[in-house]
Amino acid sequence: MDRTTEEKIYEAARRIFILKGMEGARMQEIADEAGMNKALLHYYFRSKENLFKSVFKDTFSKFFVKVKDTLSSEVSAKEKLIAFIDNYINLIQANPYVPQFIISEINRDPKVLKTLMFESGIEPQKILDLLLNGVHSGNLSKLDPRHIVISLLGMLVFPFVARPLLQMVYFNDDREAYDRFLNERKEVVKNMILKFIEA
Amino acid sequence: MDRTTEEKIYEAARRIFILKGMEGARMQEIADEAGMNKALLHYYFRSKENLFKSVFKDTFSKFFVKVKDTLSSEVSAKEKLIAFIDNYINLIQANPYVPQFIISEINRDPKVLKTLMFESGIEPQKILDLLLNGVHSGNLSKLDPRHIVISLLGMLVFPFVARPLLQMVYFNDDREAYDRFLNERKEVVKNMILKFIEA
DNA sequence: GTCTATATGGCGATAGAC
DNA sequence: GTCTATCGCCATATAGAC
Repeated sequence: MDRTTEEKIYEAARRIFILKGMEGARMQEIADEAGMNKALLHYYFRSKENLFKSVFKDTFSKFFVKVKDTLSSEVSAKEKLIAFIDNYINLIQANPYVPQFIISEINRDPKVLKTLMFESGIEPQKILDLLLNGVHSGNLSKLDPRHIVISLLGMLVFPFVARPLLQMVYFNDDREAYDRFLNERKEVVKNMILKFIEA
Repeated sequence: MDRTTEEKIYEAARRIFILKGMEGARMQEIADEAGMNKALLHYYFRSKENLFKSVFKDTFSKFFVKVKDTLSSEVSAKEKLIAFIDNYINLIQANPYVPQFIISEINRDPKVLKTLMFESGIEPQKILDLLLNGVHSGNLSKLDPRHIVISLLGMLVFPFVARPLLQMVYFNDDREAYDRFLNERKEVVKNMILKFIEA
């Protein structure tokens, strides 16, 4: 609890921005969440835009770095794929609003994304390589590997970003039932992807 | 070109809201787009909230109705599935910002979604039934059909909502290359789903 | 019905005391 | 560094002339 004021502001801002986005968040709301006065946010971060970019940059980078970390171990391609799916769903479950946050903001202001890609050392091509190198099957050799990765990401991310709709429509708005469904998904997605790759 | 003033406002609002969302859109911007004065928007729709709900309701309903229409023909389950994938991608390509619009708004204000589901005659359970009835394979009989449908939707929707990121990262920000990729996806997704269902 | 002008409120940002 | 008070702007909304 001996966090500095700046850290308290940052963490409060992170929570609010991730929930409501740049346009939906209010500086007053962030100040309340941080338990202090609005003026202090400007003292430490000068502007809302600044504070937001700081949060977005970090959130975006950490999310990708964690994804990459799940891939660096020296195991077979198939094991890597299985580990990736488990870890990715776990990561989203621990940060369920982050995917929607990222997707909203890259659509709202793609420029931020462009500067961010050059500044940070993220190499998404590496993720694709790490994930699929060594997975040589009849299907894969014919197919653009980007289709596999994007299908996989879609299957994993969509149930989280469309949750309010899907939970209401297919689960009678039962939160717990939907949580169970999300846990089942690890095995289901593994099955689908492996079945396709090994066929 | 003999549309009424109300129609002009509605169509302008639709374009702006779908691009920028409820919070990002400005009444002045909508008035400019409609080629008239800001006060008229309030004369016809009373408030921004009202105008937005009108647009969202329609957009949401029409999107679902069109999806359902692709399923009503009397063909085999497998053909239905294939037709669904083709038509769904075509529908999104013709309305590329609609999925992100819907996803953003259901996360911003899930209440609107709830009232909407009761008012409109949308029966999403029917979509699931229509889509998968008659598809009985070893896999499917064991598996919650919701996993299939949500995987399918994720594979189809994700490339559109995450486009700015994916296009930059995997396609050197080449618009045309990404468009070609989206067209290829019809066959790829068909393959993946059928392979899984028939296995 | 359509416009100009204006009211009203909220939000980001700053000034200045302590 | 932290607070209170306030500025200035911009967005929604309304009043009122035509």
